[in-house]
Amino acid sequence: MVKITDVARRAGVSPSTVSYALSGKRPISDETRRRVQAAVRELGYRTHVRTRSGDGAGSRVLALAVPMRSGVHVPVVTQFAVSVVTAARAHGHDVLLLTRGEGEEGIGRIAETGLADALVVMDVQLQDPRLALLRSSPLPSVLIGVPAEPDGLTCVDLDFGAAGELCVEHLARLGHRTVALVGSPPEVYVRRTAFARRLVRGFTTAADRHRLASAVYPCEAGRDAARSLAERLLREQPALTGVVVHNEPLLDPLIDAFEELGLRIPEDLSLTAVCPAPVAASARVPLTSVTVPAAELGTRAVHLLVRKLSGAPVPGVTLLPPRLTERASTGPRPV
Amino acid sequence: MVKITDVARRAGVSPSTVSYALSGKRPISDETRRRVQAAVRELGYRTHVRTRSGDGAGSRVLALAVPMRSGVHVPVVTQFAVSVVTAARAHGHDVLLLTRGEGEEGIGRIAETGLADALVVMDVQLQDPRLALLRSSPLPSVLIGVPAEPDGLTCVDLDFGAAGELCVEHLARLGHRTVALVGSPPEVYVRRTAFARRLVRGFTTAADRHRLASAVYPCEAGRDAARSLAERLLREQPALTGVVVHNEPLLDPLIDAFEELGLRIPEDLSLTAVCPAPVAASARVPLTSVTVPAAELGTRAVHLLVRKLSGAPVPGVTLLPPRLTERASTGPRPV
DNA sequence: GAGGTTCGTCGAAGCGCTTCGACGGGTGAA
DNA sequence: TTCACCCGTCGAAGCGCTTCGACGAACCTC
Repeated sequence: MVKITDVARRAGVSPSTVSYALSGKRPISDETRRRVQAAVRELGYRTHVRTRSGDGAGSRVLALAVPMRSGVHVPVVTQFAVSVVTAARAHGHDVLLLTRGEGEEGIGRIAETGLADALVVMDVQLQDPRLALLRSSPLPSVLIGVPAEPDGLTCVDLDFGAAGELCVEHLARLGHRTVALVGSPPEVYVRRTAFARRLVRGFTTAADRHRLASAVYPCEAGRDAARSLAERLLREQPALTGVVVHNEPLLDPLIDAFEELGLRIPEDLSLTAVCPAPVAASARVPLTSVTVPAAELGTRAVHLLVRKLSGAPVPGVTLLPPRLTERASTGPRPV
Repeated sequence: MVKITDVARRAGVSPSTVSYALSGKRPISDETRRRVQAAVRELGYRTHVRTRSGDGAGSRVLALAVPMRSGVHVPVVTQFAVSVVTAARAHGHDVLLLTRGEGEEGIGRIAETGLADALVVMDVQLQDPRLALLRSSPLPSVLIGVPAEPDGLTCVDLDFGAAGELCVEHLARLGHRTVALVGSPPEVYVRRTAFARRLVRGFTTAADRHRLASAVYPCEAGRDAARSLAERLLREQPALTGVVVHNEPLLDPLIDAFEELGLRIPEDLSLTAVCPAPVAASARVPLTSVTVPAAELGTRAVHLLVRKLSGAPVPGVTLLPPRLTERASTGPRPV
């Protein structure tokens, strides 16, 4: 291991000078700085973790808490994770992965152990048991998702309420009078997952405002679930012509199920999804959708965290406005 | 932060005694040890990273290198990652995520920086540029995947060669005479990804041994690719009745494509997949498959790494024997 | 019961780095 | 020309922990 004293010797200065030359915390002459940098390069010097979490710099590690609960769609979560890692690397940070069970224990461990110097929290619930810990901990954190009481926290998310409304408005504009929301699996709502709940609220609000008949159907993923849900929808909502789906793995199976039941999309039934753009674009029928900007959310979370680390003020809640992209799955209400 | 001196004061001993009581590196009287442990518990003491990577213990962090290249199937990779994290936690380790681009740079950084004290490497290519680094680095590592020259490395993987053979043998036993392998996207082979290449070799070897007509078709994921591949197969291999698919995201689209072209599965065409069990079981038609035991591989990799860290000898290459599970997608050759 | 072992504990040094306080030598002002 | 000041550098202390060497107190053995 090459240490700071090696660099110092090579550059012909003292270790402290090397430290200052590298951190810029005190003025160093150009000449000296150049020599130090050269020595660093030649020796391949890197500051060792054990010391860099000393007093000044942090450990340059972000922790990412991804609960991986049942009912979360893995590819979407992974997109978030990858974008967080990429953004973190761009800021010179590594990413420590915290998964299931670690919700609370893990956060405590990270905080006290100094392993990471900041935290990104995903899959936030409206009343999240982790919040108390986050509020009281000195560890800066950013949530992807907005809990019921976000005071004192920093959160980023798509404005899922507005997203729900946007879907309904799109359908209303096309003349649909009866709409349904096909949601995430029931356990997601039972856990009071923030974004899922907000979407439902937005959907219902907009439907009421436009005086549409509406209903909400949580649903498991999978072909069988899709088939029986489709049948149930037709039975319980005979006038149904517009459906909003907020359940990525269910999209294709549901399309299949509707078509097997003799409904053409969009001639007989309009479908709007809330999901990442690639998912919508590559579905069996390209889906009109409100994009969940997973990559952008991950990146933003990291940016906010880096700003927090540098002591800059950050907004409490950042909600990205939803954007609806029309594709082939929606059309006017059949006559 | 509660430090060792706090514990020492509380327990009425010196810091060094606390250290020894905790590490067991010197005999400590039961009485003293008990007092120390009580103090630790009451104060919630945890040894700080900055120091625990000192000389004795490692940093208790494993790095996981997941390249996330194009053509890798995200859910499968994620399954590996999650199982690695879970297993690592069970051994008291955290997991640092290294993704794209970091192949080499990242490994170097980890090694020199002391951030992690061991490394799990995924998506191994036959001639992997990272291997030199791994061989020369003092950082213990385990590869998930087996390169062309595994000497001096520790590797775990499914025996993909045997898996390819097993699929062919199953089809041969059912009487099929012409078989095709639908593989991963072309770039995966161009990169000389180890498992993909091995599967092809096993497939071809077994087909030759059984005197079956055989062909290999790399294929992109997606509906359009599936459709045109299906058409091309029927055109180029009119006698085709058995297909092995090694491309998770292509499974459902390919089933659809075949059926749209009027082929029933398994009456007209038998399909065998090589993929994780849940993927095979939840496909549109439950697929006869050789299971890729993602979770087990992740767990094994961590076990091996932990043993390496403790200085125990470990086997060089561990290949798990493939197991074929029959489901609804294979049947006797149509007459 | 004197000399030799353990055993259990402590103090101090050291890990690689940052940072505080100090100091020497220019430079500018008077 | 002198004094003040600031710039650039250095030495030393300190971070929280581990570990080496030492030391007193029991405990044996002949």
